[in-house]
Amino acid sequence: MVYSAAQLVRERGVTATGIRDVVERAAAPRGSFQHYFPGGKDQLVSEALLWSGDFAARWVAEYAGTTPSGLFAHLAAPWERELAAREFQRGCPVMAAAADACAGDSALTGPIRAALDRWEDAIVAALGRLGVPAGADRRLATLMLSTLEGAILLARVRRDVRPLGTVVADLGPLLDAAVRA
Amino acid sequence: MVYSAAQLVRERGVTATGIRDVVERAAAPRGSFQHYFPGGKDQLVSEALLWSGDFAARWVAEYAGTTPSGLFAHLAAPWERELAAREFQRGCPVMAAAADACAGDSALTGPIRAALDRWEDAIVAALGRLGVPAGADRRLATLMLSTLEGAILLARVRRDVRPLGTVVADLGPLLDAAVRA
DNA sequence: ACGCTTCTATGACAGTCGTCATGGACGGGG
DNA sequence: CCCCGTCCATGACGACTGTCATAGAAGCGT
Repeated sequence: MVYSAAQLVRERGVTATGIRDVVERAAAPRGSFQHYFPGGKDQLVSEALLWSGDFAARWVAEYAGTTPSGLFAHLAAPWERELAAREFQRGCPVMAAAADACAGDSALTGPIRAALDRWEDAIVAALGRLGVPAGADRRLATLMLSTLEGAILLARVRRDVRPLGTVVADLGPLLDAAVRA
Repeated sequence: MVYSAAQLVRERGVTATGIRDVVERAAAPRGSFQHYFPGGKDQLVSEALLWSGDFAARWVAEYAGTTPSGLFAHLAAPWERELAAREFQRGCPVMAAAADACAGDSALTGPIRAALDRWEDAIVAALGRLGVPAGADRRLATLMLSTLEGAILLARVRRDVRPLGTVVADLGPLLDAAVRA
């Protein structure tokens, strides 16, 4: 159910996804939603966000290569695949949630930040393993994350995966240069 | 009125901004909306998007420096300023619209893409003026745009402008290297 | 004074939203 | 057997949404 919620948020954003859509997509009884999520919609999308963050972190940890540029390519690969396969219907859940539930002090701001942090922490850890010195690892992680998110956005708007390939190719040398620096 | 619509979209996203909110924010009579925008909400946010794209393109053209890294810093500067000044309430309208109106074949997909294209075309033109050879200019523009958009996202989620400073500093050398290459 | 166009005001409409309340099914311990 | 906690089902509520229809105000050339 949180999975269905995550997918719908990725497609349409938080506000545009209704509870009724989620339970229907999950083939779950509507009465169950209120039983398992007494916190209502906020709780549901919060869990979906955190789940997404963990998923992304796990994917980062799975990288078995030896270079930062390879890690970046590893991060971009599933997006390239899925955007093309699903015809650019789904974007990044963190971006979707941030776009329409980040202003003010919504109940979602915490989970959004937490999901992003888990993702970035995983990247920082991976960069450390690859030989990026402490201090540079965090900077490099925000650079990678920024560029990746932006490339996802461009690819989705253009309905063309090339932005992802472009940033992976052009950013690679810069990322690898941080290892020996 | 399209200005007010743009600001509200930047804050809350497309779906979450109601017509009534926009007209109230613009201090305009509600009856006027339907007179000037017979196309309804889609027309209003479309015009807001195109206006935003033109605004961004104009800002790009205003750059008077001589290096790509300087151009990138010039692009990031207003975001750094405004995010901090407005307490991270407003993000990028293109991102907001893409996040919840980009799936399927909404009436907004065209304007979203058009706004982004105007922005990118302006960057490509500016890079050409700075001595970036044709062929590399487009790649560099998507890299700059991706990284900028992503950094805006990170800054907003974190409520901290440092991601913008980080990417400007770290991406600078790579951008300038394209001039003599 | 009149008619006409342009603009404004306001109420109503059908629809959807998130949430809640009530009531029925199921199943294991007293 | 019965009771009771967990789970499912469904209808209703109030508060929205975007859109439309009708009616009034203001300006203006004739």
